[in-house]
Formats: sequence, structure tokens, C-alpha cells
Amino acid sequence: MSLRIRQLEALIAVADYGSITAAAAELGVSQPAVSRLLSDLSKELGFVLFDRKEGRLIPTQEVRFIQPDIRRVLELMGQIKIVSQEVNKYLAGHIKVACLPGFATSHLPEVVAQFLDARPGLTMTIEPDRPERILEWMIEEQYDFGITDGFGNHPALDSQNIDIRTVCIFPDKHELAELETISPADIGAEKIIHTRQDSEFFHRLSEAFLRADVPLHSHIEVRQFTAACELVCLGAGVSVVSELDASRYVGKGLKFRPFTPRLPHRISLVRPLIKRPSMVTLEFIDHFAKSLAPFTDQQD
Amino acid sequence: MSLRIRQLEALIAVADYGSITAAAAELGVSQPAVSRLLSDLSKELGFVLFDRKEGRLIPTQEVRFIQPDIRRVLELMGQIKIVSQEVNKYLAGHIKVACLPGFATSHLPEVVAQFLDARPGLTMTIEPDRPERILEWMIEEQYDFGITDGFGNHPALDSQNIDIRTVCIFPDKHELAELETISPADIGAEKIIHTRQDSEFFHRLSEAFLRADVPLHSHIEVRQFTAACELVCLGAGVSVVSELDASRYVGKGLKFRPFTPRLPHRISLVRPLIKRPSMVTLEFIDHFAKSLAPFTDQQD
DNA sequence: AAAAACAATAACATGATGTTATGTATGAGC
DNA sequence: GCTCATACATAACATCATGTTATTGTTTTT
Repeated sequence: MSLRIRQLEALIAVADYGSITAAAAELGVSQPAVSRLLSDLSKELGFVLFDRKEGRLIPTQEVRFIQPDIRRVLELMGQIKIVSQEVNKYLAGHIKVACLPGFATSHLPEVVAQFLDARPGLTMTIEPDRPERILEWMIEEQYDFGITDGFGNHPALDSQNIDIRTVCIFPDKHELAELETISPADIGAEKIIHTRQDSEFFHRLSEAFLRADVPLHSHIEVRQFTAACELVCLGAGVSVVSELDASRYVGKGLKFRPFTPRLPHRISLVRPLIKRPSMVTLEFIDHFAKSLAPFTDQQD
Repeated sequence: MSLRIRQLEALIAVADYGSITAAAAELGVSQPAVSRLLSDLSKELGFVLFDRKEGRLIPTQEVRFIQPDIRRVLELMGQIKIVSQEVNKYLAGHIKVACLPGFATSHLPEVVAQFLDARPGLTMTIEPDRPERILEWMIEEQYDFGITDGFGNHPALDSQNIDIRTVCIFPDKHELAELETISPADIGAEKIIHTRQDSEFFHRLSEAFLRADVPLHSHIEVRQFTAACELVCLGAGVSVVSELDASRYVGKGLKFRPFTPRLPHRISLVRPLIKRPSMVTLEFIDHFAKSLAPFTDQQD
């Protein structure tokens, strides 16, 4: 038995309009077309579909019994069409993003919210974790897009590096505010809050101090720039962090100035090479990269 | 845009089997048929459906996004087919029955239960009410089948009368048990429990007493035979009721013997004439009529 | 590098679904 | 009860969807 969508549409239209002619008009086809759709359907189902009563066609009990299911089918078909078109317009779908914990709480939410706002059918998953896990996930193609620390290259990944400007942050009333830019020598006497000793960024920072022949008074070690910002606000010391994080704390207890030498903080936007990305994923990656533009000098 | 069921079936089959060839085998068609169904669908939807990975076809994000809806549609279509076939075998559907309150609690439930047992998809509504309302409902075609007191005829109704044998009931230990049949003279001294004075059955009963020149000692007036049975069990008197009801109380405190003269209790099985009945409704009416056979002498 | 498996394309048959033209039944009005 | 208007069914045919087989092109495996 082969029930066809068209037959079901005809059935419902006739049930709703009470006449084959009216149903045909509604469906935008000729009356005989509907006539035959119904007679075919009736033959296939094996029972009478309508009774005439005072000129109107009334569905039989049997039809009434299957009508709800039929309506659901038609409704779902319509929904599939709509959703497909939206997917097509890059509006619907689902994107899984893995990122560093810092991004999950500070910059990413706004970007995501804005992106989703314009795309009603779209949903996203944001999963924060350590850089190594993020790379693993990307290689295993568990996620569509990853935001992590700068790294070299991987044959299975398409990565795009972005260098975020870093700045020196200090408490609101600190006299460092009088300087245009801040160098290691300017903060040689300060208590320094910095990222983990084994991090690539701390390595470059201490190297800069070394070259300037300035001691680096390590005071507190944190994992995230955000934590450094909080501590600086509380007057615990000064730090060098990405402008991305610093700018969010302006007016909340800290100020910042450019740091020299430039020690850009490199992050990588990563996606699996093998897995063909959906259109909307590529759009989102692009959108995210653009959101970082105000904090970059150059891009590669 | 015209999504066709066949295309969706092909999509799901390929997604499930990971290969066009396997999907074609599953669908029972040739490989090129599936190939083209997919390429057509892809064109209509406007996005790529599958990626190759290690020889397997993996659905794209877009497809994964609409896959649940598609599966539901196919599932529902299957269900519609099955239900239609069951309706066809008189197994599924819905029947609305209106009946006298007496039937709703005593005889009808067993008949309905047995009927439904053999027809898993079938459901029923049982609505008890007064005879006049039942007729109204039938004329308004609100119900498929009515069980009511005997009545003449109505141009809008198809009715079938059934005469149920009536018997005299009395408490278990009553000496009436020694008689083969019971006549008005035998119970002239008893307290009589009977239906309402304005009921047709009471009219005929009192007429029988009158002809036998026996006084009828009206003791309690009830609306239903069942109530009379309960009262007789409690020793409140004797009564004449349909054998249908009496037989249900045997061993529960009463006995019965045939009553002479015969005062058959006439009930009518009614259905709307205009409304074409479903197959299963006709089956049920027939089934119900047969269930009354043990309690009838003749039928008309 | 060759063989095997798989998918795409072409050419064609058939069925589903549309059309127009026409016949038939049914309700409304006289 | 007759006639007309309306609605539905049927017939003949056009077109598109969907199937087939034959063949070619691509991957995967050996």
C-alpha cells in the first residue's frame, strides 16, 4: 500500500472545506484532480471516505479516526520544509563550540547571543575545557569550532591564529596611570600577578623582564586573565593581560595602558578539517573572528 | 518546494546504512534510483546531504538537524497505514454508544469488553441517559448506537426491537421456589417492587393483575430492574424483571421463575439512518443483539 | 598498480498527477 | 414534477516522478 502525501492533503482539504470543488481551489488544482486523488486513496484504504449530507461532504468515521495522524504528518512535512529553508539561509541548525574557560564566561556569551538573535532556529552548545582537551575534541570531530591558546598546526585541523593586544593593568588610583605606555622597568617594583609559570605567555613575559634587566616580583599566579583583573581591582598588584579582558574591567577598579614590548596573546580558532562544516558554522567562526578585531593589531 | 515521502525514506535509509547501495537494497530498489532521489532532494533543499568518510556516507549537520522530524513523519505514515488496515478489518475505530443507565452498569460492560478485546485499536464511548435523551442524540447523530426502551418508529432512525423474557424474582428461601411458573395469583399477597407507575412495563404488569382479578400490592417503586433485584435480595418483596437482570443476581440472594402471562420487556437497538455507520459499528450492533439471544424467545 | 566496490549518469518504461472536455447526479426554485 | 445550477465523476491525454538496465567514473582495498 502506498499512501501519498498528495492524497492526504486532498483528504484533509475536502474534510475541511466540505466540497471537492472548494478543496481543489484551496489546493490550487482542478476539481477532477482532487476527485481522482480521493478515489485512488479510497481504493487503497479500502473504505469510503465521505458521505454526502445536505450537499456537504462529511468524513466517515474511519476517516475521522485517522484524521489526527494525517494532520500531524502534514504539519510535520510543512515544518521540515520551513526548517530546511532556514538552515539554508544559515538561520537554523546547531553549532558545538569548545573554548577556554575564560572565553566561556567573558567574551563569547555576547558574541553568541548576538549571533543567535538574528537566527531564531539556531542553537549552540558551549563547552569550556583545557586547551589539550579542546584539541582532542576537535580532532575527534566532536565539536564544530574550538577557541584555544595559540598552537602550531595539526594535519586534521584548520586553525586560524589571532593575536590579541596585551596591556598592563593596575588599580584605579595607581600612579602608573600617568604613563602613556608601560614597560618592565616601570613595574619592576610592583607585585606582579601573572599566569601559570609553565604557560607560554608567562615565559615570554619573564623574558621581556629579563631583557630589560628588571626583576619580576611574582606575587600571585592565576590561570585566567579574568582572575588577574579581579585581583588587580582589589589592589593586590599589577598584571599584564589581554586587552580583551582588561577592557571589561575598566570602571570597575582598574585602568590599563599599552605594554611594551608587545607581547601579543595568541589564540587559535580551530575547526576539524575532515568534517565538512555547515554553512552556519563557517559564518559563526567568521563572526567570532570579527568580534576580536578591535583587540588585534594584525591577523594571520 | 515539494518534498516527497520517497526522498525522505531514501535519506533516512542512507543515513542509517551509510551507503547508497545498502540503502537501495533495504528499500528494495536499484542503486541509481536512490542516487537520484538523493540528488533531487539535495537540489530541492539546497544543501549537501552527506559527506564521505572512510567509505561511509555521513549525514551533514543540516541533515542531522532535520532528521528527527523526518523520522517522525515516516513513523506516522507507517502508523496511518497500519491503522487504516485495522479499520478495514473492522478492528479499529471509535464507537459512541448511548444506553439506558441499567445497561451501562450491568450487561453492556461485558459485551463491550469482549468486543474490544478482539479489536486492539478500537475505542468506545458509553453514555447512559434517559430514553428521551437517547432518542434525541440518535436523531442528532451524536451517537452511533443507542440502547433504549421499546418505542415505535422514527423516520430518521433504524431501530430493531428485542423482547427480553421477564421473570418473577423472590428471596432465596421464599416458598415461591416450589412453583414452576408464577402467575399474578401466586403473588397476590406479596409486597410488589415494580418500576415507575407511568412506565409502559408497569402498565402492562398491572393490567395482568387486573385480568387475573388479583390486587397488586405496590410496595416500592424503582427506576431500574437492578434496583428491584437488590431490594428482593434484601427480602423487601418480590418483583417481575427482565431475565437479563435477574440472572445476574442468582446465587446472590434471589431466585426466579418464569412469569405468566408473558410480559416481555421490549428494548430497541437504534442507530441514525442518515449517518452512514462504520463497518465496525454494524458489527458491534450485531454482536450486542446476539448477546441478548439467551434472554429472548423471538426477535423482530 | 590492479581489482573490487560504490556512486553517478544516460536512456528509457511506467505510474502518479496534472490538465481539459464531457457526462451524471443532486438540491433549489418554479 | 420539471428545469436549472452546481458539484462530482469519468475519459483522454500531457508531464513529471520514480523505477529499470547499461555504462562510466571514483574510491577503497589488496
